[in-house]
Amino acid sequence: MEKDIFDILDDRSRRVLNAVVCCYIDKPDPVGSRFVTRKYSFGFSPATIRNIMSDLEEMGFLRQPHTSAGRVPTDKGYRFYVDSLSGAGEAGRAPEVTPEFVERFSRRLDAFRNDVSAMYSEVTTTLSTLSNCVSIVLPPKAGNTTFNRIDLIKYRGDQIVALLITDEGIIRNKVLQSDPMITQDDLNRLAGFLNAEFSGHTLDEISQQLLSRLKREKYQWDKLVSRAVSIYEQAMSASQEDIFVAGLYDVMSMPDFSDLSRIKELSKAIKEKHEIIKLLAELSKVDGVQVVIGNENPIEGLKGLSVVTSVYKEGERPMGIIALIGPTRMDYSKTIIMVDTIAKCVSRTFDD
Amino acid sequence: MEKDIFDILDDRSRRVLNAVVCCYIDKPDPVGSRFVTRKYSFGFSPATIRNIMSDLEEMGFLRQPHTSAGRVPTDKGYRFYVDSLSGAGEAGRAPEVTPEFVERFSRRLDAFRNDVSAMYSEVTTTLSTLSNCVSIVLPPKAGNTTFNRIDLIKYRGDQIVALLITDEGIIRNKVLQSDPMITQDDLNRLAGFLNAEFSGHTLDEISQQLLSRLKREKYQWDKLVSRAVSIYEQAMSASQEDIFVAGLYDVMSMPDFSDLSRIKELSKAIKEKHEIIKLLAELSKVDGVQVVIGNENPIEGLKGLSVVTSVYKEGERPMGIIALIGPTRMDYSKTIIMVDTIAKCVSRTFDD
DNA sequence: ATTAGCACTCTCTATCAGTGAGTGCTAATA
DNA sequence: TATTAGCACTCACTGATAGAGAGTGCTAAT
Repeated sequence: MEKDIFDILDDRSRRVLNAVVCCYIDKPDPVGSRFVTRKYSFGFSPATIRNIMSDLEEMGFLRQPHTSAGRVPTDKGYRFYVDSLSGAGEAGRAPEVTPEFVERFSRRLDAFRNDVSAMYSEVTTTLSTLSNCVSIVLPPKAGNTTFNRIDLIKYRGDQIVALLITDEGIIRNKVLQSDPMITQDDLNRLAGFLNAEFSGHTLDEISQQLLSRLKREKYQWDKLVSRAVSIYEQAMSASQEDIFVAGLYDVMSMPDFSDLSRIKELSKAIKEKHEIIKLLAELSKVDGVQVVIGNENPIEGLKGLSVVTSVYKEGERPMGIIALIGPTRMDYSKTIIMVDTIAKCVSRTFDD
Repeated sequence: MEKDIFDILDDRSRRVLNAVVCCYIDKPDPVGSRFVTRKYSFGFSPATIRNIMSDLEEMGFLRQPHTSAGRVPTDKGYRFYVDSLSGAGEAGRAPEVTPEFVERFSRRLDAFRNDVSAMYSEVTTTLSTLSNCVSIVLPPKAGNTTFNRIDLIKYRGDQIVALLITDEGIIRNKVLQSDPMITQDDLNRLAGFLNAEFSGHTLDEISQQLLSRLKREKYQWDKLVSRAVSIYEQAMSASQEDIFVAGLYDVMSMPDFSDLSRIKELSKAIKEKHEIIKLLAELSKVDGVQVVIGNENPIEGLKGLSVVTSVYKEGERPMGIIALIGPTRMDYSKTIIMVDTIAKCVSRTFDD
């Protein structure tokens, strides 16, 4: 499929197409043939460029907002541009991402090593400030994290506090209702039991296999086991996935969002975040940087926008995904490098 | 001061002023004399109303966007309207806030009794959906909450998890670096010591008095004490106040925000939340509903907007504050009732 | 195959007149 | 004296019109 596109277009057309996309990304006015010849010295006259652009339009890479206006890239045009970007060395662009910046940012992240939430907030605000896009971090799926230990603490009256710690450092605490007669000693016994049974397993394994096995097996009627299981299930209930979002303010300074309705759509999509979560979860199955352009996007309110993502990992294991959402006209070469770099920084932070 | 205003205006002027404010809140078009006479049967001709409106303008309650347009309330006009609102019984307005709604909402909050954060999120989303304003909850100042107990759990290597529980149910956990040789037994001793010393005191008392006394007094050189103090201080460090915000999307549907620049200003103020936090902290010193109108507002980006707040309490003790931020043209009678009602619901939830 | 030339198209801006809602003022009225 | 009817006036808004400017497609020449 991608090969096809490269075959269809000869070298000259490709260069013109990329030039048009670059110009348009640079300034959101339709790009005319004259302008292209002046900015890039192709050695052709505007008329020739016009013919090429006309062909590109027929093939669906460009379109005219109206007769007698310059051309604007279509989603397909952007797609071609992005694909040819990853081929060529796109270094030189994205001057914000200097080695010094990476160094400084990595050190800043280190400070958050004991507080992942704060780290994700830091990542989103930094990314959105630099890119003028909305940035999102999808934290690791809780189910994929590894049970380290649970502690149960008697609080007041019939309440107990459950503290769940995973190997990834993700910590979850919750107040539970329980039998008022239960003592701290009882709780210690229950926690001890759970720790012995579950330690080293992922939360998904626990909820899908271990729990049901425990319920099934011989000590089904054992009071301790049934109590422990019930408490664990309470502690894990209602764990909705959440995302970290920032940059709605920053994205408003992009000229593409000069009308309120687009901002409104985007805000709505963010507010009803489940669709975005679903999309990002899907994207996080693939390694490396991914770009979803305009209508390739399955979410209604996000059509007309593009998403650039990169997975961050602990060692080899993918943990979550970092995303930038912005206009299809975004500076892909810049955002791609940014998301990629930042994701690597995050991965590195998890690694030491 | 307030008395003055009521003295300056005779009954007729007051009624006209309130009519103009009501009309304008209803529909954001300048209100003409004719329109007022038709909508309200004052028994006067438009000419008379014109004279009255002219006086009101001279006194600064109304202004004209341009000659030959109707009148629009000034901040002072809104102020008068709001003040006279709290006098009269404003029942009948705010049809959203039925007893059934309150009942249903209270029950919903009950479900969140063990998870305050989730409750605050629920409050903000509900409020902003109903009011089309941005809604904010300022949680209780950590310093005012009462130490219940701390638990220290050995995690991996040199890390320990500190779990701090307060009487209000606010729970704080943090991963700390510590001496790798320390054992769980040591940690239990340290926690036991802290619990014995601090239980029942507010976090402010602890940090302002108890800690320094501990450091000063005879067992200054005791290893256990110094270790315990150091761990407590680590656990409490960097506790920045945070707020719960929702409704940026909802507020965009108000016609007052049809231009992007105002939304941008508001987003910016929210993004740089410290000023808002400062304002709300100030407002939360006063009991009951408060209304800050337009330029009365000290925050630059919030001038031109109004803030309606109400404190929520546990028993008699004020905990935090609930706020709505919207255009000065907001429906005050509605938002006031809403904020007031919701704050009472929250207080009630804390009480049982 | 490329290019110069030219007529054409379409947006954008400015200008202008007409409309309508609303005002302020004045003189008449209760 | 307070109220009102009448009237001239103001100003935003709308729609039509014209001119400028940028860009195109097509054709004929190179």
